[in-house]
Amino acid sequence: MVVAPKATARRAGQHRGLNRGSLTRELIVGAALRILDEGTAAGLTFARLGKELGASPTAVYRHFPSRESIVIAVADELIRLAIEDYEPSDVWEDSLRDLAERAWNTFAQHPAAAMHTFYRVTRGPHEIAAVDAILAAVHQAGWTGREAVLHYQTFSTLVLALSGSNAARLSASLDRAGEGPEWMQEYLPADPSRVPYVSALRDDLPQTDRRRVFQRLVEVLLDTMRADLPAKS
Amino acid sequence: MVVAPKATARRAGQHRGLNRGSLTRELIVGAALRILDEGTAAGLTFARLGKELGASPTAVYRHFPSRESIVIAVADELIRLAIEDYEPSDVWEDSLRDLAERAWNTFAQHPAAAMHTFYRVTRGPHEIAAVDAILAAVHQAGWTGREAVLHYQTFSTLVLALSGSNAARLSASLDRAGEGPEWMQEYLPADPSRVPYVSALRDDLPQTDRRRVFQRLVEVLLDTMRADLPAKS
DNA sequence: CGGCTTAGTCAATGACATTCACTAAAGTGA
DNA sequence: TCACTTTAGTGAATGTCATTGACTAAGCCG
Repeated sequence: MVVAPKATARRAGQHRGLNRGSLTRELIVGAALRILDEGTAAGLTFARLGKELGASPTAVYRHFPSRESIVIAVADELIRLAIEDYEPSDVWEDSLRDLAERAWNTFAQHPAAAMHTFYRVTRGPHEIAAVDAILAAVHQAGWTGREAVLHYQTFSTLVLALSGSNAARLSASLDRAGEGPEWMQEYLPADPSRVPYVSALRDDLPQTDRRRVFQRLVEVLLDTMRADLPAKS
Repeated sequence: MVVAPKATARRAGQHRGLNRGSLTRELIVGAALRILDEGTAAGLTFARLGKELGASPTAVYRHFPSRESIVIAVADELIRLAIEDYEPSDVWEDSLRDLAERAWNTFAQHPAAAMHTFYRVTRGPHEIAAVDAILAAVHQAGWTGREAVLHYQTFSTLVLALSGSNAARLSASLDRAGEGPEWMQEYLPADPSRVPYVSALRDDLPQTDRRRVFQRLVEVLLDTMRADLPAKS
C-alpha cells in the first residue's frame, strides 16, 4: 500500500477534472494531516479534504473506504514522523529517552491528529517498526522473552498515554482559543473550606509544565528499570 | 446548578408532551452516561437523548447550550462517581493508591464517556474535590507549597493519562467488536527481518494486562515519592 | 484500434446539531 | 381566585456531514 504509483500525470494542484493518477494514499494522508494541524480537531471533513487536494470530496473514497480508515492512516504517518531518522544509541537508556522525546514532540506538533490516533492500533509498518525499536533497546539492556515484553509494555504505555493526553489537552485548548477566560485562575469553587488544599495553593496549581512532568516520569521509570536490570552475562 | 428543583411533577418516563419540571441537568447527564455506556462512542446524539428521556430532542437545549456542554457535565459526573464514598487512609500511599484505582475502575466501567472527557477541565465541583483529595494525601506525606503541587501534578497526570488511554482503547475495541479479526495475531508485517524483535516475540506481544501495567507504574511512582520524602518535622 | 477497468465526478440520501417561533404549564402578585 | 409573566417542551426548518450509486472518460491490454 505504501508503494508509490507510476506517477504518470501528477499535475500538482488542478482545480477541475483531475487526471487519473492524481490522488494517492500518501497525498491524501498528507492533506489530512495538514488540515488537522491547521485548526479544530473536527475540521477533517471530506469537503475540506477535497478542497485541499483540488479534487471532488468523494474522490477520496477511491483510496480509503471511510473517514475512519483515513484517521488510521494518519496514525501510522504520525508514527513514521516520530521515528524518522531515529538512530539507536549505544546506551539503552538514551535510546528509550530519545524515543520518548520523539513521541512527545511529534504528538505536540500535531495535537489534533495525535488525539484522534494515539490510542489506536494501526497495524501499519511504522507502528511495528516503533515497537521493534523499543524492544531492541530493552534487549540491549539485557532483558529477553516475557520480561522484555513486560518492560516494552510499561514503557510504551507510559509514553503513549502521556504524550497522547498532552496532545488531547493541547488540541482542546486550541479549539476553544478565544472563548471564556482560560481555566488558569478560575479554579475557585463555591466553598473554600470544603477544599482547603486547593484554596491554599490556588496560585501555584495552575502552573503546569506538562513536558517537565513527562520527563520526570520517564526518568522515574528508567531509574526503576535500571535497578531491576538482570545480572550481566 | 446542582441543586435539585422542586420536583413538582416528575412523572417518570412519559412519551408525549412532558410537563414543565420533567427535565433536569441531573436527569440529562444520567441519560447521557447511560447512552454512552450502552454502545458506540458516537452514540450520544440529541435524538437518542430525547428518546432516552421520553422528550423532544430539542428539549435538552433548555438545560445545556450545546452537545459539548453535556459532555463536560458527564466528565464531572464521572469524577463524582470515582470519588464517591472515598475515605482517606491514615497511610498516604494507601490514599493515593485508592484514588488511582478508583479513577481506573470508573473509567473502565464507562469507557466511551471517559474517552471523551478524561482530558477536559470541567471546573466542576467534583473535579476540584478530587484535586483536593490528592493534595490532602500529598500534604499528609509531608510536602507543602510548590513541592506538593509538583507531586500532585505528577500523580494526577500519570493516573489520568493511563486510565483515560485505557478507556479510549476499551471504547475503540467495543466499537469495532465484530469486525475483522482482533489485532492479536495479525501483528506480522511484510518483512520479518526488518523487525527481528517483534518477530521473535510475536506470541508474547499480544498479551497485555493493561491494569497490571497501570498498577506497576503507580507503584513505581509511589516508591520514588517515598524515597524523596522530606525530612520529618 | 476496440474494449475493459477504474479514478474522479455528480447528485441524492439520511443522520446530525442547532435555531426559532409557538404554546401552555408553573409561578407571582393582588 | 385570577390575570400576567416566565420559560420548558415542541415541531419545523436549516445547513453540515459521511456515505452511496450511477456516470464518464482516462489509461491499460490485447
